[in-house]
Amino acid sequence: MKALNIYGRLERLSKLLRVDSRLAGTKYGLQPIQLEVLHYLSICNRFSDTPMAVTEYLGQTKGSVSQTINVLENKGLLSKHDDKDDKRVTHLKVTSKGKRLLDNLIPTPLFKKSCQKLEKKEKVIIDDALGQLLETMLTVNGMKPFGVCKSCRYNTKNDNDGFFCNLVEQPLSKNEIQMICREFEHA
Amino acid sequence: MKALNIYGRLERLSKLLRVDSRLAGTKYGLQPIQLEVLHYLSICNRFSDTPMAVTEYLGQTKGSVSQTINVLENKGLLSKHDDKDDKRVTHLKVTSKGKRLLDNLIPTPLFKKSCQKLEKKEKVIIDDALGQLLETMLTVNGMKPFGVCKSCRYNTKNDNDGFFCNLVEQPLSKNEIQMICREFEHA
DNA sequence: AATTATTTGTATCGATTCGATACTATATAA
DNA sequence: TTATATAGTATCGAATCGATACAAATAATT
Repeated sequence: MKALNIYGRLERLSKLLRVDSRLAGTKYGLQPIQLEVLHYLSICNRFSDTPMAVTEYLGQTKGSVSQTINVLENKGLLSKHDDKDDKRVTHLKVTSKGKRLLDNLIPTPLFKKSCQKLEKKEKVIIDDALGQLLETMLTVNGMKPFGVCKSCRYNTKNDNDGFFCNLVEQPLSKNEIQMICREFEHA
Repeated sequence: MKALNIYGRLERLSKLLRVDSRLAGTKYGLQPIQLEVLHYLSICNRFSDTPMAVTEYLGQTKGSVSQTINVLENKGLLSKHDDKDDKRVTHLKVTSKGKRLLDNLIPTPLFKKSCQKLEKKEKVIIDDALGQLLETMLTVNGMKPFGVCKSCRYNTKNDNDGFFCNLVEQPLSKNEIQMICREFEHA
């Protein structure tokens, strides 16, 4: 019986978030999915900023994502950059205009206001609960977790102040290990 | 900082739910929004089963809802019934075919499987956390909470085994006080 | 080295979503 | 009676999203 309860609440929260996101985006001529893609690109690392990674993260088809990315590029919110080694892949960087927009819209206004009403303790509990549910759902579904490098098993500390990813075999900065990665695996 | 964390998790959970819902519905030729409407109609009381109530619950426009309802009616998943007193309003009842469909699809397969992996204790914590977040967001947004009659301030216990709603001034059965209502107000 | 298979990304189509607007019919207030 | 509000429908256009087909580059196989 509990499953149906949780499902109902999650369904309702989803709806609220989407309605809020739509409203927030409208002022800037942005659709919810476009906001989500832009948001993802602002929190992923440089190995995960490709159309394919977006596809994996959002669970949509390549075609849809390609379309969305073109819109965002035309609006000047992101820029495309060819990969140096692999000529098939394109990297997507959020422009400063895109970053400013995200600062205003993410989290969405309603959500921001709601979080201010919650106490710090409550927020920690909610965050943990959501984290556990999310991880379970991702695991069951066999989906990639997209965690931050900081807690990834491929990440090791360097001699100096830096870090190193043993998968892509490249050094990572202190900032970079806070970003999410499509290759993330639990430690 | 915590707000952005929670937002990110919720955003991702929403996406998972939607993808799962789309996949589940596809087998029966149903879209996510159609499933949501049908689900709502299966858990609301007889004062809240109108197109307008659906509109309020899902935060969409009347036009969209009207369209969705027509599709569900054509598929034989719900039936329309004129109100006795007010000739403007229509009541929407889920048919037995619709109920069978919901039993199979709600909660969605992925979600059902995930909940089985969680312990009972964990589920209670998650449910509470979601409940608190949801209530906060609804309050801040000035939206109707759509709670169950059981915990509504208009509900009083009868002399016999029944209950009574002091707003619509009608008796309620033991089953009915478990349904959600658009007029719900906290006790 | 040549061939085949896989991967990345784009382009296009059709069914559907969803806000906006205009409209009808009924009910309520002044 | 007249004005106003409410419930619901109909229709339009921009956007979503899965599906399919396609081109180009890379990887794997022979």
